[in-house]
Amino acid sequence: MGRTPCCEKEHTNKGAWTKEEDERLISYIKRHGEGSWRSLPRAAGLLRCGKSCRLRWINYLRPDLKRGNFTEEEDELIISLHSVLGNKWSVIASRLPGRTDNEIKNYWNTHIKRKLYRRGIDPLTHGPPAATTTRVISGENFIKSSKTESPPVIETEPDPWNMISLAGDVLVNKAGNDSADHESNASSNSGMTTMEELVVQPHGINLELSIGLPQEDRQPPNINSKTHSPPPYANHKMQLKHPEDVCLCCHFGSLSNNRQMCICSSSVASDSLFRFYLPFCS
DNA sequence: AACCGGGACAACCGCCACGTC
DNA sequence: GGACGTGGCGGTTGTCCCGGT
Repeated sequence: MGRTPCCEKEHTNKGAWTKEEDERLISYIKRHGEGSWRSLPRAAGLLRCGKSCRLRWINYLRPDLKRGNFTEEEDELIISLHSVLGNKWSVIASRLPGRTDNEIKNYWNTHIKRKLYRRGIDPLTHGPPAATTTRVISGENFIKSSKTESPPVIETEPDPWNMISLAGDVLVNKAGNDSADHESNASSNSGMTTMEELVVQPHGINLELSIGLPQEDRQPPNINSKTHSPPPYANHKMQLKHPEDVCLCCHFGSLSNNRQMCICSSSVASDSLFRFYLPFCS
């Protein structure tokens, strides 16, 4: 007994969508909203698979999509996130408003890979071929190095972004630089497992990615187990360690809806790092 | 003008997670 | 607890476009 197909393939169109099909889909979703993808094609008068309708809407027709070229900032953010998250395109996409996972995935495969190769960076490892690799184990909320031949293994349960933004002081840093400070800070201030090391240093490229550790004066926020969404950040005190650091939530909209504005740039007393990255030095 | 190859991107496919019954 | 339906994700393929020959 095989699984039931998502639609009757013999009665569905395939291939590129026509303008008329697009209009039908847009019109239907405007009237009835998203969801019920399986029954949507019939209801909307489309000879398409429900999955196909969903993809078309999400990747192309959604009104909040940002069309056009990726900016340099977006490029670097994608690279930074990919170095930590791996091919978690949907998670990466959720940090780039108006971009879809498919778009980012395609962009990665066609542009960024080549860009990294030109920089002498292995897009898989974000380092030279035999570079020190990184292992992120979020279940225990700790990070440790793994000096193996294999590419970085990134285990991302339950949600890598929460792990990144809430738990670990992840430093993809120049070897032996101020990561030690962060580390000592981290291990002394948190009740979590000590971060041993996290170094990815491609040839001359500063891949510095910093994510804050919980401080003793900051309670670990409750994580929505269903959505894995980060909680509101209003009560988090944070500051940027370096003037050139870029706060991810400010610049790329990880705060949204009813979440309050990030206060990373305001004067705060705490030494807590939170979620920012240092753009690459080219 | 015709052909070819590579790049870019939309779309598809198979699998998996989760919720419901 | 297992079967089933559904939505979502990541990898792959198909197709179009454009520049070079």
